[in-house]
Amino acid sequence: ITYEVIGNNTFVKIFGKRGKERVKRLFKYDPYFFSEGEEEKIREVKVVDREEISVKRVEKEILYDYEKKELVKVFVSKPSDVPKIKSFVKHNLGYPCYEYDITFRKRFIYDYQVNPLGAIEIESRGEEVVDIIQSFEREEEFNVMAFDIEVFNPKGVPNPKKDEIISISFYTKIGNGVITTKGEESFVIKVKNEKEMIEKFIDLIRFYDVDVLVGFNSSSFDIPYLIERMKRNRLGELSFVRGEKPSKIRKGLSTGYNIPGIIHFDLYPIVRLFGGMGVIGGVNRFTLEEVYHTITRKEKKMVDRLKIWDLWNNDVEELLRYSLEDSKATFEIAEYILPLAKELASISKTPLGETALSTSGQFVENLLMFNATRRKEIIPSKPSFEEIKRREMNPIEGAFVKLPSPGIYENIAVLDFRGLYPSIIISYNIDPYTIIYEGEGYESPVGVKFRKDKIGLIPETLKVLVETRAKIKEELKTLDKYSERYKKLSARSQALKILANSFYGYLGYSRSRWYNRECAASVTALGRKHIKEAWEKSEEKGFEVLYIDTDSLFLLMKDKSKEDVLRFLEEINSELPGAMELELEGFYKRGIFVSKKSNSKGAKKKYALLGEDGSIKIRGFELVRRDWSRIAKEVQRKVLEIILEKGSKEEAVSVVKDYISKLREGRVKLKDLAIMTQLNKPLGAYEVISPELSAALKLKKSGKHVERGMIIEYVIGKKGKSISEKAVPLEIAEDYDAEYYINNQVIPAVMKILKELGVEENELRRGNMPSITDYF
DNA sequence: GCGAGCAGCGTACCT
DNA sequence: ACAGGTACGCTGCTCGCG
Repeated sequence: ITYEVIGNNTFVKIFGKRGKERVKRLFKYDPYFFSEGEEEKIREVKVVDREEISVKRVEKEILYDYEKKELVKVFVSKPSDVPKIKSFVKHNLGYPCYEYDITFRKRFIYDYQVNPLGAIEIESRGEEVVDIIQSFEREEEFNVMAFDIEVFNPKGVPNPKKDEIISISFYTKIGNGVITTKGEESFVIKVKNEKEMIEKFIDLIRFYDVDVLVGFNSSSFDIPYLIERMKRNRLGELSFVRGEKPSKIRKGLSTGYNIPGIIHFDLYPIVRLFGGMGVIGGVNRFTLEEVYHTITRKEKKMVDRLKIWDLWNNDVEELLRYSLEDSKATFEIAEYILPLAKELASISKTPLGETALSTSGQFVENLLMFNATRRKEIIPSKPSFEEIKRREMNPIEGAFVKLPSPGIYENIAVLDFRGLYPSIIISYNIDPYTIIYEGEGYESPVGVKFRKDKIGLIPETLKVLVETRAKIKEELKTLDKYSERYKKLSARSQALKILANSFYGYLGYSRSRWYNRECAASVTALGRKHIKEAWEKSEEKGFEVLYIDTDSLFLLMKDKSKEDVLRFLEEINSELPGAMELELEGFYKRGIFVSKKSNSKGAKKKYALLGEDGSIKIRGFELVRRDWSRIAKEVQRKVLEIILEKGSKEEAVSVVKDYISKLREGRVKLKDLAIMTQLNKPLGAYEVISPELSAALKLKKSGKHVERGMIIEYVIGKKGKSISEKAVPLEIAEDYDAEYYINNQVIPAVMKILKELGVEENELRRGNMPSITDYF
């Protein structure tokens, strides 16, 4: 969906498919915003801005926020007139204005309640739409093509104005290949030159009837490169609808591309988003190879980008094979990501191509705008820069965390509130427009009251998400795990969970339209109240509460049975408000809490539990952090396992000594010593030279491209005084400083645990005498 | 000139 | 570019000591 201005009218342009044919339809639709004030005065507004802009027409409309409002709906000729007319009405007439900052395409989606991923039925005459009849779920599968281009870059960083594309690989369910000018392999589609290559690629997109074209980092590289090369080759526009051009879409920091007729979907940004949310388990770096391995558990070799031109000249077969593998890997990642992305798009009413570039806040916002429109509720405006800063300066008190006592414990029951914040928002009807100052209402500990007589937009939206998910979970239990329906529904369930869990954050998010300090503070205050009450009740029942974080309680069972725990749960649940529920997370045989490094008090957010099935759940320890070396993490894991499973202090000490010896003897691979750290700022913006920054600067000096957001892998080497001086990027590291790894990595990581068993540091440091078997 | 102690920066984790 | 709560390594400063 996009739009076009023709003369004095704006048309929504809908791109779609009829059979295999890509079609477009135009639908005349006037942009508008709302204002309070006198209709007559608003109707006459004119603004001179190069040309004269005037109000097209006005209508009366009733909308609601915390009260009923009679508003003037102000129509204009084109979307860009909205801010200009609004500015005049607001500043010169002094009337409050609403909904002037909603992009035109979204305006259309909300007004017609269109699911942008669905199918719509329209009535049309030729290309012109007369009426939008209805929107419904689209059943057919998308045809997906993954692609990857290789470019000639003897100078390192390729320049799209000069350096030609040397191959384009593609991969679909039913066919794949590499379009290029040399090479004899069976998968090679040979062409004469770059121009033919691109033409062939575009033909193949048509041939395979591609709906979704996926790439990895294609918004930043492949697509703009392709567009520039098409220009150089005088190949016209990258488009699958006659007369249409590709367009840039700006979303926050990233730029994407709309290609008319097909959906361009860049996997890279959404992989980063999902990676951050833990949807893609334990991904450390967001390279194609790493993501592919995390998702499929399959290995994929990486081509050094600097060697592409060398391979092109000397081993073209190898290069083309890699290129095809890149497309195949991209395709497989898409098979994993797209089902979830489609559900997120569909539920939140976000166009799929945009979904790739969206953040969780935008999904929530889109869904709320969609539902607000249906409820005839005024959509709040985006906050000004000053307002954002004010909000950021004034953070909201968050969750409660109980200080644990360090030690090893037996028989632990873990309880948690299912969806704590969503259930609080629903149960207490928390919404900016349900706040009341008198009368009966739900009260929060921060003295805010919410009405009981009418459900708010946010609680209503959330309730639908939560209830739909509950139903889906019921159906999932009855389905075959390998069926298509199961896969679809489990993706939907995951999307519903992601969305529901983002609502509280959105209420307290400084750039949110629905930001409300009272609401956000009420949610966390109620969370603290309920968890503390559960704590008190646990103690009244005779449980010792070891630890609490936000919504979970760790109970020491002592002489109590599992039945006692379950009975206690039933009792506590009978007293909780409707949507809230305390659940059993699990029983654990043994658990360990450690002390902080700085003092002997317990460390929060750091523990390990041994499950009844022998599985170990580890939180917060160095071994779950990417900024610790693999060697330190490996020893820590082994020590934890030995302590939890066997309780053998001697064995643990011996394992540590083995590792220390290995380190001293220089027998550890550099890869196992690498520390990964992300650089979140541009290199020049740092105040102090940290090891990762120092390593990044060395990497840059060696000719590699370094930019913000990159995850740097470095090793502490022998040369230099400070740690920063010693830090060398893994790519060019040659040696390592064994004493650093012993004293700053391995020993601190294991002492954390061994201290609880009374082990002294000196017991470890000597290392084991090398045994005779180590020499063979 | 040196080391100890500490604040602040920065990252990555937990819920 | 959803929130706040938390641990902790490293840098680079101050300060006391001789």
